[in-house]
Amino acid sequence: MQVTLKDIAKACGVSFSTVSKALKNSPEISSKTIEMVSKKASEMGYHPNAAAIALRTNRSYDIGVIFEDITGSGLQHQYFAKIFDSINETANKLGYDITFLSNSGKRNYLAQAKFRGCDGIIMVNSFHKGNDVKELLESEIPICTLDRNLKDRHPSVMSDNSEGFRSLMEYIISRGHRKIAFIHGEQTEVTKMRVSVYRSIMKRCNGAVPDGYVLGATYHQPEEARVATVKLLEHSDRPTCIIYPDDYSALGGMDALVSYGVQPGKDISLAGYDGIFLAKLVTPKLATWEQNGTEIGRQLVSQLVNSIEYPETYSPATIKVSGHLYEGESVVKLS
Amino acid sequence: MQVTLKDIAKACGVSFSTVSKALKNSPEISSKTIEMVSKKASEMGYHPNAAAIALRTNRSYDIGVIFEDITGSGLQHQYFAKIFDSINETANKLGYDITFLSNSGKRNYLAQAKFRGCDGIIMVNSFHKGNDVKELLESEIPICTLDRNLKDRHPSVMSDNSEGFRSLMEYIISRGHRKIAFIHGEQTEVTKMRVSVYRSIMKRCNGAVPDGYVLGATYHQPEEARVATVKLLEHSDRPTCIIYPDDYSALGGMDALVSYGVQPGKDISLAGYDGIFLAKLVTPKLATWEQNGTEIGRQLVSQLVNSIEYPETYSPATIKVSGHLYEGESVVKLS
DNA sequence: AGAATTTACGAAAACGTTTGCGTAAATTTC
DNA sequence: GAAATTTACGCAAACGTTTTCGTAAATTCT
Repeated sequence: MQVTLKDIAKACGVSFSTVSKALKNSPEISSKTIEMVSKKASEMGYHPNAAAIALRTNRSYDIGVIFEDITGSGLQHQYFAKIFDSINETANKLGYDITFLSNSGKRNYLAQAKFRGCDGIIMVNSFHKGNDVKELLESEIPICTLDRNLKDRHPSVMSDNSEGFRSLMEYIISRGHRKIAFIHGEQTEVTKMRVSVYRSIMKRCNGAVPDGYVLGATYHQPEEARVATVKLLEHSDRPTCIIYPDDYSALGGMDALVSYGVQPGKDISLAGYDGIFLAKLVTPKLATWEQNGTEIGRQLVSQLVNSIEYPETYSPATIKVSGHLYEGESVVKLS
Repeated sequence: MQVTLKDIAKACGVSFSTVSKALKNSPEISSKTIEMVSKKASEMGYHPNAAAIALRTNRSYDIGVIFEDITGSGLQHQYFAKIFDSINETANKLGYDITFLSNSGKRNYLAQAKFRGCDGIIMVNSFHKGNDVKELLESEIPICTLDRNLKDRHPSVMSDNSEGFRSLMEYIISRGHRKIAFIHGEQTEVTKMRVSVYRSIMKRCNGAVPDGYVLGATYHQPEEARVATVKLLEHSDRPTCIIYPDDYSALGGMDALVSYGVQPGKDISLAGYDGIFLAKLVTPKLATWEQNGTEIGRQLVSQLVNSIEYPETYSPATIKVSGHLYEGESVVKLS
């Protein structure tokens, strides 16, 4: 059924170990033989057997990917989908496949990774502190994380959260806004950092943060954003601009504004974060910070693969990937 | 490094084949031994080695997934992301992992599937006729397809395209519309079917399809929808309602309408297809046919797994998965 | 109690590779 | 032209399993 080295060997009249070497262009084998073997191999439709290779070499060329799915939205969030697409494409180019790791089945992350013999693991959006994640981080498997810095232990890729958020705020301020409210996502490292950037900039520009201007919601949950938006609309000192945790939330907020009879991009300003596809398709176009998901995915893979393939010389890097401001039309210029 | 059957055997004072059998609760092994071995195994942190199992049994418990990526949007389309999430979850529950197959690397689909030893393949949105796909369909690997019926050869899952589209149109007609234009996607089986449903319903209700009411665009390309929308707005007999190939396109169209000074959901009506998350978040809420991506993913996997695990008794099924109408607010009631 | 059967386990082959080592033949060296 | 070296290849072990078959010991049967 499957064409193996033995079959080729028989057809070529050489030993199967010669075939093996020939197919990897070993210098031990004469070019004449290499040519003959290669030709015969492709004629016969030979494909190497990944399982056999993995068993023998202890290398699976398989990368486990964890998309921590706190909201249940998973890949349905376009930002993550973009990262994933990029991860997959980059990995493929480097000769790796990717396998989704989950802890919902009978095996947890580590068990699944060991079972499959993953050469390494990419952790995206995995801010939680569960035992399964801890276990993984302490294992000997190479890991690369997004937005979670593990310094000397593992490489990581950081999106430019601090700079991005700062730029977004500065843009809003440059448009004349001072009464800026911030609806943030659940408490993560990134969230804390954003809140602190928000507070420091507000202090500088406005003197203080008015009570009730900082509201908590959940990333990618437009419904919560909607509720928070209404609260802000009813605030005694209504803000002129609202910053949302992300674009999906902003779209929810936008809808709430309209329902409330307040016209976004005219009566009130708003901004999102992430730069999803649709930010440019709604009216008004949504001001947002476009994250570079493609580059993030690419870096995640290449850092990981480096640490896999050159374990002795690789030293864990922290790569920062920059996004850029998309102004849209949703932040009104105040005179 | 890795704990193997041998290690457990040594620790238990039995042979490693006994350990193997014990861990699968073989009736050959006494319950006393089974208990001891199981305990020791978990103590020692034993994980089976997928590569070894695959090599020996010729079963990888790995399902290859092909998302034919004609637009380059891939998983970034929420409808597909939802299907993928569901595929992954269902597969995990059944003990399978999934691997993305691509034809962009050095291996084509078939080669990659054989290399990884995929037990089966799920093909989503793969309407094109490339040699790589043909090769695959003719191979002996079990396959399950979405919206591509291969009758006696392979199982397939069909979304209710015909019924869904018909229901959507009937809803529009029930709201009093007769001048309905249709922007369709690129020529696929599904597209052809929709066009023919459109024509037959239009003939019945309107007597005929006005020239220029059927325009071609591309799925998930809002820009093309925008162009087509403008054409329709400039039509001498402007339609009262526009049906788009999908929700993303509809959102593009909606934006074009606004730019043109025509208010969607008031001056003109429109409808999408797929039922993405955001259809409910825009103003006006977009009328659409919500596909049941979760059920589609679930069926794709379970049909495939059935055909893998019971090859002798399984007969290829064609499963139809139904969606439902989401009315939204974008179709005006004409008096 | 002896024969027949069942129970519980071990030995070993096989899956398809990679790779270290051994070795004839070919080539180079003096 | 003999010795030394290089070239080109084959042998065999190993990776971690599953599974068939063989067989002592324990149990059941008469």
